Amino acid sequence: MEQPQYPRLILGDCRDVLKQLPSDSVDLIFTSPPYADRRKHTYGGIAPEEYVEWFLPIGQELFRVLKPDGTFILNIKEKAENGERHTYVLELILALRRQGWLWTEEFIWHKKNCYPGKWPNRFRDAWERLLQFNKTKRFKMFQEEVMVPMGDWAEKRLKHLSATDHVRDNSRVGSGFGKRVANWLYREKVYPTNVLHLATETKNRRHSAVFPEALPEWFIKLFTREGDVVLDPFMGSGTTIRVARRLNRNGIGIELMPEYFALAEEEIAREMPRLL
Amino acid sequence: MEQPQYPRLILGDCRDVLKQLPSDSVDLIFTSPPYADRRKHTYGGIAPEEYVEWFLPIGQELFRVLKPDGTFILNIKEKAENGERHTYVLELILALRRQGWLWTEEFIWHKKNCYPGKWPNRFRDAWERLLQFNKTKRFKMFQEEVMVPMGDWAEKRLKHLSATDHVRDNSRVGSGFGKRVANWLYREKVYPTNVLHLATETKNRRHSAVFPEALPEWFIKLFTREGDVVLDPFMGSGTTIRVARRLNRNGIGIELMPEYFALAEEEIAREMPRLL
DNA sequence: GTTCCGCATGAATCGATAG
DNA sequence: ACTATCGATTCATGCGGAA
Repeated sequence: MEQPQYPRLILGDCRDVLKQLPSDSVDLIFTSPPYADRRKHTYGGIAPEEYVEWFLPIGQELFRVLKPDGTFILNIKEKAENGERHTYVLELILALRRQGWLWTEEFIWHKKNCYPGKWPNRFRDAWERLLQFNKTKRFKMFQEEVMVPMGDWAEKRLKHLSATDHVRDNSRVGSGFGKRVANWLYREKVYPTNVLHLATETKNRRHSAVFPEALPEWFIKLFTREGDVVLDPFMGSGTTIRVARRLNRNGIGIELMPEYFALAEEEIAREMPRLL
Repeated sequence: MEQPQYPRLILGDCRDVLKQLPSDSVDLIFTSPPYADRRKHTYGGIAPEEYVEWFLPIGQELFRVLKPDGTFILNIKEKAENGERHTYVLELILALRRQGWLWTEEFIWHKKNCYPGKWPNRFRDAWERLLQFNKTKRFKMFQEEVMVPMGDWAEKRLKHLSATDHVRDNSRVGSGFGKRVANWLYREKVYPTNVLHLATETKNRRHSAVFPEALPEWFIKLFTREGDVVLDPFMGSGTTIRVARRLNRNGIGIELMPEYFALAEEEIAREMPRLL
């Protein structure tokens, strides 16, 4: 039986592997790179002082392979060390901009069940950054795909349309007066904000930094359509690629560590029995 | 009758006024400076490119007046313009560190009722930064003072603390604040995280940028004890100073605009009838 | 007295239009 | 080309009057 072309899983250092991918070929890059000095025993353990320098060549390649209307989402959070937050993430944002990236937005992932612990000088860290970068200002975005249920205030509000609704609408010149009202009448969903509320995944114990599937899912729905290409240069155990496949997107995953690569292959094979 | 020493309200530019305050005399600085190019019609309207340069002299004076074990909380959020987020807040953090400040933590204020609107390239902005800076690693912190009942603490507890009931009922002012906390004593309590869920204040019509009282309250309780000195160099309509007074802290507020200064004086006088 | 409901109002941001 | 101003879009909240 012929192997399907996607998902493509590649074992190797993304600094090398990315060079083999064609330019302007990826619709969405969603990744969570190894954090500085975290997971020292598994990855190389990049020192915070060297983090920007280490990441920039990768950023350059990601810029090359991304389509002009594609999006790059970087999930990262600086650690606290010796009583202070490191600044390498701030410096990375500034450096990526110098590289040509547009820093379009910073989403907040609020981790509802964050890591437990107690320290004398700080509380538990319950959020991470999801930095959005783009090559151009005209990128693809499908906002309707991630709309959320409206608050219950809506029921009351929409029973009777108030006078000001009409007044405000009147200021609009020409046609379309009744249109917007009709939109609201059967509307049950609203657009989300740039704050995401998701619980962290607890079931995967074999990879040390697993984010919930809902996280890549949200961004894949928002920035790609079916058949689009989704790249994760730090695949880990393959969450992003697995979600992409389920959503009928074409995933490309790169992973340096053989253990994680094997794990990702295994998980994906389990969902795609024909591959076996 | 003798005038009480606090709260002290000072009309003027904090770049000048701060020079009159003694060194190492303030326990907590909580402030929300004018954001770049926002409120242009009221404040000067600092251009994003000049923001860091404008703020640094103020940061220097704040560093001087703060006690070694004191804390500086800066509420700020960069705006999006022409499809991209500005970077002046990131640059300000780096510049303040060069000035000697320790960047201890970044709290997230999740604004439940954020500004509405729809754009093709972004969602509504529902969060702001609360940057914590310190002079030394051994700062005061009273974590037990902000413990919250298990479960959905933000909705149930903080919402009610911002009620205007406190303002209207003068006889209760001063004692009412602590009582509500007692309600929770027999419940199981946990330490909060670095994400705060609060709605913005919508009832104040006379100042355009009022944060909810629960916001300064949380940090005042966390970083000061009764009798401590709380400084707000950009007082606005006086929310921080008013909350400080109710919590029996000694407030110092500085405000440049005469209209806001008068408003702050008025609000505080209403809560302190003996001053009249 | 409770609950219900009408209503104004935002630390917003973009695209178009005007100078 | 570049800046200043304006209109359009959108939704959670709390107050206050009504049922």
